[in-house]
Amino acid sequence: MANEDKFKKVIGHAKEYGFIFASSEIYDGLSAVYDYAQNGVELKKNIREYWWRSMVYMHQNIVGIDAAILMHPTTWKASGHVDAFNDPLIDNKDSKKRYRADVLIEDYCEKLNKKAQKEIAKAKKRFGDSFDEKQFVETNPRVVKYKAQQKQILERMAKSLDAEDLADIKALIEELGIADPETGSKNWTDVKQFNLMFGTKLGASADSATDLYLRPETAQGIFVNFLNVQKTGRMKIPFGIAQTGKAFRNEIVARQFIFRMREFEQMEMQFFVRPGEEMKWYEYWKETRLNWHLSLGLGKENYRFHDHEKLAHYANAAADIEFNFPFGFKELEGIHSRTDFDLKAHEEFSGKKLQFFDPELNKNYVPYVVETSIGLDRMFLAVFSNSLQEETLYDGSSRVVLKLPAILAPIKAAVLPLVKKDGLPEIAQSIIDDLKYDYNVQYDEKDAVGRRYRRQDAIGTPFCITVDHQTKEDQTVTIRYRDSMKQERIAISEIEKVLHSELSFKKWLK
RNA sequence: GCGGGAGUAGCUCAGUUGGUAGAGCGUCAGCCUUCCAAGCUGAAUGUCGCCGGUUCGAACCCGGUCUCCCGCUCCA
Repeated sequence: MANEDKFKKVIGHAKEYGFIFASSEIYDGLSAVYDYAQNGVELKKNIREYWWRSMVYMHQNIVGIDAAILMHPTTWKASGHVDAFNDPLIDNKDSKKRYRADVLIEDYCEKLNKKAQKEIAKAKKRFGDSFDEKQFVETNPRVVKYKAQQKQILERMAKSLDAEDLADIKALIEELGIADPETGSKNWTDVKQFNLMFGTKLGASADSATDLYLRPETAQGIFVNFLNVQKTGRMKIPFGIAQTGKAFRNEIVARQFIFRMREFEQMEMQFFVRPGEEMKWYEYWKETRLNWHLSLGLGKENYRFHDHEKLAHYANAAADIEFNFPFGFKELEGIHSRTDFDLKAHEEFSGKKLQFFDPELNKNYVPYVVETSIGLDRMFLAVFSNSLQEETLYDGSSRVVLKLPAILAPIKAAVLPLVKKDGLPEIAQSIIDDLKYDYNVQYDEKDAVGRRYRRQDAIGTPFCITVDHQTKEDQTVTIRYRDSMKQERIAISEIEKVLHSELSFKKWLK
């Protein structure tokens, strides 16, 4: 199947079988916002739980929290989002390309820098060993000029960005004669500011209201609670805090179904470690997180690491776990060594100490942080798209089957009377009544049993339990396995044991 | 924001030079009583994305508008 077709089928299947709907569809939908439907909500919940158990229950030194979406606005100044999430953008009218205005100016300065380096290299060659680079840089008129220009431009840009004087940013671009790097055109639009954080208001009347943001990441809720959790939970370094929850980003372009949404759910764990030990833990979490993915059996070949070369302002090491989505390998999870950037910033902005007293070292310090951050919706898409398969059967017919890992399946078992008379429905119903306390199970009596099997295949139900006439004789049923389509006859009293052996977290997470 | 494509039943789509909508699949009810979808009978479902114009009459022609999809710019 070509990838593009495959992706279309994934989207179509998600809607047809009640996994994902466009948000407010009766009003023509809302771009890049989606609702999880009756089956989707179960799959999503199961992924979340699978993650939570592996992080919180499997580690004695990790606990969870659930912080609010709304946070004190200073949080986002400390985290750097107010500055870093504000992009001044400019369009070229001829090429129709869009650029970040500040990046265009920075690139121009980089050119000046290269020119200066060239002069230095030339001089070095000319003077050989006797060359005094420091003196040359300070005295050579050309180099001095380049450096001064660069400094002047960057200072002016910083000043204008601070003052939100976008007209001056445009003026600067025009004065410098910056052209579209691809086409050379200098026909620019005005500079426009794009804020990637959603704003909202606290307080009913407009004039007394406080400006707030919907959180663009869940991590800050953990950082601001670091000391609360450490003290009340008697946590000792190293320890972690896990959290799942919604985050919001006003992406300029949000596409590719649920891969990039404006409202999305993150599953994050911040692990606090001794300064200097962060690389050890960074490596540990890279491996641990990859193993979690592999435990689901989606295929080792569908994962790869991508180490970041260009690091964000807070990180000293960063890697993505990429997954082979229908549209190629893309980021699924990030593992970042965030240093002490966040806690230090919150110390500075709040005036409160966010330190740990380490009895072994007999001193206080701001811990370093290693973060694992995975998009729940992306994980959903990874599992869902990987599981959707069209099989050709031995007789040449085909079936569409969603081969979800059984532990994640929305419906664990369907209970089906072979026919809807002779007392078979009643027996099936009594089996449902027994299983429903522990498993999400479904009853279906409509249509031929083969057709019911296919319906369950399409939503990924791993087991179908069929009640037939023999059941009345000897209290046995057949259990049919989704992937092999094979059937076995087992006693009704054995059903729970079979399900447990296939669906226990111990089996999957060990 | 720019460029391109598309909006008709739950889904996939048809709809003649303009005469107020159809198929297949699905859904539901019944029959059949069957272990791997597509047997029989019947039924429900649409302001043809929205607004306006032309016309006796618009799903169709014209203008506007909205939304979605793809590409580009952005992306911790």
